[in-house]
Amino acid sequence: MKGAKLSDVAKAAGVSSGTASNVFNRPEIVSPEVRSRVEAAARRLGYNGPDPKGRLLRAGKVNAIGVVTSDDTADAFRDPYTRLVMRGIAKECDARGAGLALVSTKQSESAWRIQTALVDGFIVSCYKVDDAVVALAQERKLPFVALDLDAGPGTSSVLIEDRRGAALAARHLLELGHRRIGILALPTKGDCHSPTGLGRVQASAFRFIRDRLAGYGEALAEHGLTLEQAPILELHGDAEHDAPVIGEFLAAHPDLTALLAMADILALAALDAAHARGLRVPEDLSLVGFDDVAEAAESDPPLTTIAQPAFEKGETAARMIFDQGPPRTELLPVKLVVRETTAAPRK
Amino acid sequence: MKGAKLSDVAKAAGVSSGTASNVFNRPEIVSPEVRSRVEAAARRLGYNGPDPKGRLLRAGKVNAIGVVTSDDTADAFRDPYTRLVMRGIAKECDARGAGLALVSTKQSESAWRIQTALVDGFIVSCYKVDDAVVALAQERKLPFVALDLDAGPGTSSVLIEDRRGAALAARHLLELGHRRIGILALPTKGDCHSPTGLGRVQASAFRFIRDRLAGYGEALAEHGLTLEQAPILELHGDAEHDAPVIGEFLAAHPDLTALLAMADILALAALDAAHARGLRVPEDLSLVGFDDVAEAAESDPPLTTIAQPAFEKGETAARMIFDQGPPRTELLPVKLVVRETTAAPRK
DNA sequence: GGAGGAATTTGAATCGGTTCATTGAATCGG
DNA sequence: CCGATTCAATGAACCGATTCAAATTCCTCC
Repeated sequence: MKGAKLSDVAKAAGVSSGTASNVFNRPEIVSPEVRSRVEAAARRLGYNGPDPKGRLLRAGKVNAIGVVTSDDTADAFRDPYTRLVMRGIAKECDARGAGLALVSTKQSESAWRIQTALVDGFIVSCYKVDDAVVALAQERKLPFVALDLDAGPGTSSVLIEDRRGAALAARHLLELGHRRIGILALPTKGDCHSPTGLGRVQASAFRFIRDRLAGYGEALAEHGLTLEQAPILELHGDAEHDAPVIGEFLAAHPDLTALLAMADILALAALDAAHARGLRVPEDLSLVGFDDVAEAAESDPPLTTIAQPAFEKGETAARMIFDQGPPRTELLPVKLVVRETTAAPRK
Repeated sequence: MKGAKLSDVAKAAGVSSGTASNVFNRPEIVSPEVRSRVEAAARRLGYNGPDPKGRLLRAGKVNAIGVVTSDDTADAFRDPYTRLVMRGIAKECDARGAGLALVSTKQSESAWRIQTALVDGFIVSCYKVDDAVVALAQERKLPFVALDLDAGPGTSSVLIEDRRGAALAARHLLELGHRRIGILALPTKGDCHSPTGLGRVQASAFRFIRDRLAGYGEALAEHGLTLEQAPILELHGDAEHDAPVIGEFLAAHPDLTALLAMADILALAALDAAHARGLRVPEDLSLVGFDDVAEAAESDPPLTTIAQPAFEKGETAARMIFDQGPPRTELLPVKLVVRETTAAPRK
């Protein structure tokens, strides 16, 4: 009771399956008379061209690349940073005529999803993704690129100057005269968010978090300070959830004059929290983000932040998948963008 | 020189291919002794489990649904409305453990892409997508759901009360006392944007545009006005591009006291344009959007708009694909959300 | 009329697994 | 000790196409 297949059409038209296949794939090499006979048969049987499933097996190429993101696929459409990366990937896929498949890593069945995803290559975007997932993806032996995470020798990755960027951010505050600076960290593990401690962040599962923290530390050291002196708070990365927590943090540390955020979403949440507490930014509290997402330029006041080329990151990663060169690591530059959330500390 | 396949592993382990298959798919039914022998062989040959390509053909299910969006895949990560819909779809896919594939309709090869996409079903999101594409997708004979567009009898679709929503928007302005109202329209065709005329919009390729226009007209009629009296402007839907055009439009029609926008992005662009021209909103110009995207609540001032359940729209569409019921049409409700971009007209 | 060559067509092999009806062996109850 | 079950393993059929060497047909031209 299923639909007709190519061989049915061939039989109905009285030709071999090879010829029928040609009618659909290289119509120019089959005689007009035969072609129209086959086409008529196809129409009669309600056959609309070869099933991609069959072709795939033979051809071996899916013509799509898979992006494994956080455990919640919807994040790819919500988180500003991820969206920027995705746009870069999407642009390159469009250019190559390839599809884009999102594969989630929902705990329950991440293994299965990754093992069975129909893709020609994987881009693993680190944020919230852990090593087990990466290993799984690598086992597929498909072209593989890691974002923001060096996945061991022999695999390609695209990184940014996390440490330098963080140092830039901290140095900016220090040069303005700040000495009591707090740090807002992204989730250090898949889960996250318990009574934060410096050690926990330093031991984060994510390289970029460790690097950014180290960058902060580096700049602090230049001014005779240490990370131990900087109160640190680990957050979810979800504005609604985070703002109140930051509020409490500010209440607990009234001496802070500035906050270093490991991501713009955290800085923007901090901006809300500060306003909610009646603090003026930057007069009472300076804020530096990281990423330079679109929203950073449009907040009130606009956010001072470290710009990273997220869009290009996506593009580069996709290109590495398509171009299939030997494994290499690409390091993208960052820069400080001074807007209006930073100023000299209050007296 | 290619990787080992299941039958190689089976041979190496001295078992039948069927047994080898079971080791990977239903390990519990194969004896421990044989299982470990097969696993050892697999490891020795560097075999990491069955290739999904092979499985697919047999199983027939890809376990992913395809979303055909505009010609630019990156739009799915940029446009606020589309993102909301995508999030709804993504959520449902996650819940069902299915993948999500974006298939673009880039002019050059849209046909090929749609015909060969490896998916179990299609959701076609109308905005900027034309009929040819829809027809192509339907030919695949896969579960199919159209968004914002009734694709003929026998196909499922999810719609919203476009006409009623538009009428609500217009009525709101009229009741505030506005009489000189301009209309901002979305692209009426794949291309768009020429010297706009009412007729062109009324003949739009997209049902939801025609309906929204009709809704405006309906409300105008209640107050003794007609669409002919309302200046109309067709836009791209790209803030940067649109704002200046709206500026010129406002300059050309200085008597307008309000603007009805068919989408929030247009209204937000209008907000920028108004500010750029030194017009105060809502004192000098009232604005009503459509969609109620996240940004609408956060603009300055917050946008009065027609809320539509875009997230649920995505969810519903995905659910229809998965649940495979008979074709049906779901109509989702809209409502007026009054914020701060509307007020009585200036005297 | 027939050789030579071009244009078509054929059909079997292949892609990499999964499934299921059978078969063979081991276990169990009486 | 025998027949009835249960448990494992087998291997051929199948999923739906593409490919390519070989066979056939059709022309052209001497």
